[in-house]
Amino acid sequence: MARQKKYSEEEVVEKAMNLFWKNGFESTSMQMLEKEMGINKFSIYSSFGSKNGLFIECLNSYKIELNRLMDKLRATENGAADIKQYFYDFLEFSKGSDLGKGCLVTNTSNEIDIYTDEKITEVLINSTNDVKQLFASSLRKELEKDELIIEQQADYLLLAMFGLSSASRLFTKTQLHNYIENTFKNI
Amino acid sequence: MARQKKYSEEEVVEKAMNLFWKNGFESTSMQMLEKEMGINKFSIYSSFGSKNGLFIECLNSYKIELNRLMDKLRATENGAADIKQYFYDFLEFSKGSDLGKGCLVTNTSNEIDIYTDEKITEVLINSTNDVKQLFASSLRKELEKDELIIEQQADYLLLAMFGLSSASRLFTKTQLHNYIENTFKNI
DNA sequence: CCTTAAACTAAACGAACGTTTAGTTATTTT
DNA sequence: AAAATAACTAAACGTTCGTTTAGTTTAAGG
Repeated sequence: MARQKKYSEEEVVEKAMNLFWKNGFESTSMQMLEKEMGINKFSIYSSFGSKNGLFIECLNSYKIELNRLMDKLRATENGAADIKQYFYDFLEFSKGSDLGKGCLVTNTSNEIDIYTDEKITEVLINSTNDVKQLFASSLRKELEKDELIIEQQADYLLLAMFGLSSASRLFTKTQLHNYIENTFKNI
Repeated sequence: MARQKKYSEEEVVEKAMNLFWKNGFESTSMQMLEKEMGINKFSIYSSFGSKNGLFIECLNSYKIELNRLMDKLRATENGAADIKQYFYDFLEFSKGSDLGKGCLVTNTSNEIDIYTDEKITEVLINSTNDVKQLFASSLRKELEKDELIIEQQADYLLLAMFGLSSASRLFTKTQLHNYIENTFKNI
């Protein structure tokens, strides 16, 4: 062994993640990443291999943060009301300095031409499935209903969450809250 | 006067529009546009000034097409049921070869860093307002209710439409139809 | 203490981007 | 028919992108 790294990979990934979250994948250049992460291009490449490789680490870092929100929902047993709270929690979680930052997974799904990068696509699909399963199991606790209804309501709320996170980058807090309230009127 | 143009600007704009619609603004290169529009870069620049200038023409061309859908809704007087039909009509309108293409306005809102290009932002905002006003006036015909309720329901449906068009690029027809049905249960 | 190897800096890489320019062709008008 | 002018072709422009490479510094192991 020789020299030790001056930086923590975990720390620089989190910085990169926040930059990707705010600006998107394509609009975030290696130059911006160098500055934000505080390390040289060479160090980025030696630690993560490529911009894609770094981005995948960022997606994983994001999922860990998002999982703290999901754990809160997992811990409760009141069905739809808790999912609604999850929607509000998400808005708080994704708050930017002015408009919201959306969800890194959703933003990426909107940006990336699907199936362009196999590994990234896989993370996105898995993450989406996780959220749907979380909604389904939350609904199951409340409803004791036909699995078909559970499936449909979970899918509905999945798309609503997808829409909300996309919309959070453009619409006002009032509009977003109004959207949540109306979404849960009939659940 | 000297030579006449070999191409119709209207025709090449529509071809460009479809390319932007499918691939997004950034991912559509001048090289791709040359090929798809069947004219040289020079001709594109002499007709439209810049990539942004061409794109704005494409947004206008898109709005003309979208207005045909909106006219159908304008012509009816049955409130929410017709708006629901508009949602289904939109899915048909935005159908791609495999997954949907979404809405050019929504796709652009998701892609562009808001307020980066003033002119583009203006078109996006105006277009969004138009849709909201269309929903509001449709609801007004049915409801005879408090303007506040109209406003809230129109905003709710606006965000639902925004979410649907974003989701249409990623989710299945079944999921999208299920989303529409559940959305209108709340109206 | 000296060798060695990994982490560092900084510069350059080729490719692709949007845009411009120089030079040619074609058609209208005088 | 000649002159004029706009549409055309094709090549090159300067930037920026992600990535790589050459050369230097640092510190651990024998």
